[in-house]
Amino acid sequence: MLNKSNRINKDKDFDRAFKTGQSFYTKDFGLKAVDNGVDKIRLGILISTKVSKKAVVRNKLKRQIKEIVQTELPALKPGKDLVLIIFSQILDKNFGEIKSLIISALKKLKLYI
RNA sequence: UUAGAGUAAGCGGGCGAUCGCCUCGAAUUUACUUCGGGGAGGAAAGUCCGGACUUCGCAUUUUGUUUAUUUAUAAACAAAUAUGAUAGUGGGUAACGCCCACCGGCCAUCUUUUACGGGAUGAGCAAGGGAAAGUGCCACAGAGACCAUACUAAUUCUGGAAAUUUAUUGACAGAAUCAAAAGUGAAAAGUGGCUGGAUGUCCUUCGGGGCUACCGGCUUCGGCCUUCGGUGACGAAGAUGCCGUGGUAAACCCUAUCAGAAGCAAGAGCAAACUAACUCGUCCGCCUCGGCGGAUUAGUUAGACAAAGUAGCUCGCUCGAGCCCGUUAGCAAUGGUGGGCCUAGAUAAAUGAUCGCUAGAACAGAAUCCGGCUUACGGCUGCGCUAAUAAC
RNA sequence: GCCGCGGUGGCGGAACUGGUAGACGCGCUGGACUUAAAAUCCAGUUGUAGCGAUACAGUGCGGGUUCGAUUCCCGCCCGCGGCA
Repeated sequence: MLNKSNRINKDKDFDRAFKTGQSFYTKDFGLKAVDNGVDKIRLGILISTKVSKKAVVRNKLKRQIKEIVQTELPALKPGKDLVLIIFSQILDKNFGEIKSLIISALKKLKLYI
């Protein structure tokens, strides 16, 4: 899991990522990336109740995605805020499929060193 | 032994490998290093009730009492009023619409009676105050849905205006007949049953028997009454003197009891505190008496500033109507008492991710904290019940 | 965390104080007009079974009150919206 300093926890940071960030969308999720002025990668995840009404399902998805980013963290460029927006299509995918999709999205935005 | 329905007393995966998160404590080289402890539920859910806690208010008008003084205001208390909720009785509780026990009702089984009915059992059901305070509603059908037998016609009788031929016609009014209360309807005005006389009618083996207008007698049920038992709901017995009142209050309503409002984004503290606009309060001045101008406090919105202008940081925040074991009062819910224990505290929100073995593993994720209710739930255990089979 | 509103044929939307559920519009089906179509007009249309008469089910779901429930009461499910 991610350390506290690797999370986005301010409404303003989310707004900035939405307004000025680079985008990459698939039918499973969307990814926003923006410079944050800090020497860290920070992650925020959005899952609405429209994805699933069960809190258990939403929490599990968040934990799995955090785990994926955690393992990729040493290979990424520091100083970026990442925001992931999850859509309901992702419920059909297993852990391995989600992992490869997110890694390819990170490569598209050229976030690797 | 197997299966089933039920109840809810207990449980709600385990082991291993790799990589991580939150929090508390200790150590050091003060590094987001190392070591050690702890880390979701029986429903954490729905938000349907009830409390604790916090802030605001003492709300509305009227009445009464007390206190204070500036003698018409302020404060406190009580009653009435409005709105909402609850509804057999007693108990439990911080409180409840919850829980326990009991009472009455319904249902099932057994039993008893000529019959209505009575008695027993149930780990069966159940929102169960008042319909002889009042109002409303009861479709269709029906005379009538609560002033019971309407309205119209016909016939008869009685009274009788008026007309004339003075004993006839009879407007009009009243009563009866028609008219059986069958039938209609969810419901029909006297509550169910037994029985005597009597009328009519049918059957008859001529002994009698069936049905029945009407007039009684006894009894059941319910109400008024008396006595006894029970804290009480109520029960039992007596007295036969009087009475028989449709349903619906999950229609208005009446009666009794209870309730101030908002919610941890409650609320408290800390740092910073510049400008503009608006709103409310207070003070000063002017006056056309209602506004204008100025100052100040609080709040809201927008902008500026390394950051924040607020969902910032700290507290509230987890020791509590707490859990476990024993003992004691009580039918029980539950209470008293002795000993032991400390058992999540996050905040874009930790309590895990991936893989392997096991057995295929449900419903589901704390957010101030508790007590209930309701709903979801694969499997295992406990308990009594029902059915089948086997043995004795 | 707190608080409202709604759910009726294929679709929108009625049904007033409980009394024959589905008015009205759109759509759909069949027919007329046309060489053919559109437009227009006529008829039908909740579902299932049936040639039909008719029967059964039916207002999100499950109970209850009542002679009788779309309507009243209780508990759930789903959808939409608001406040801090």
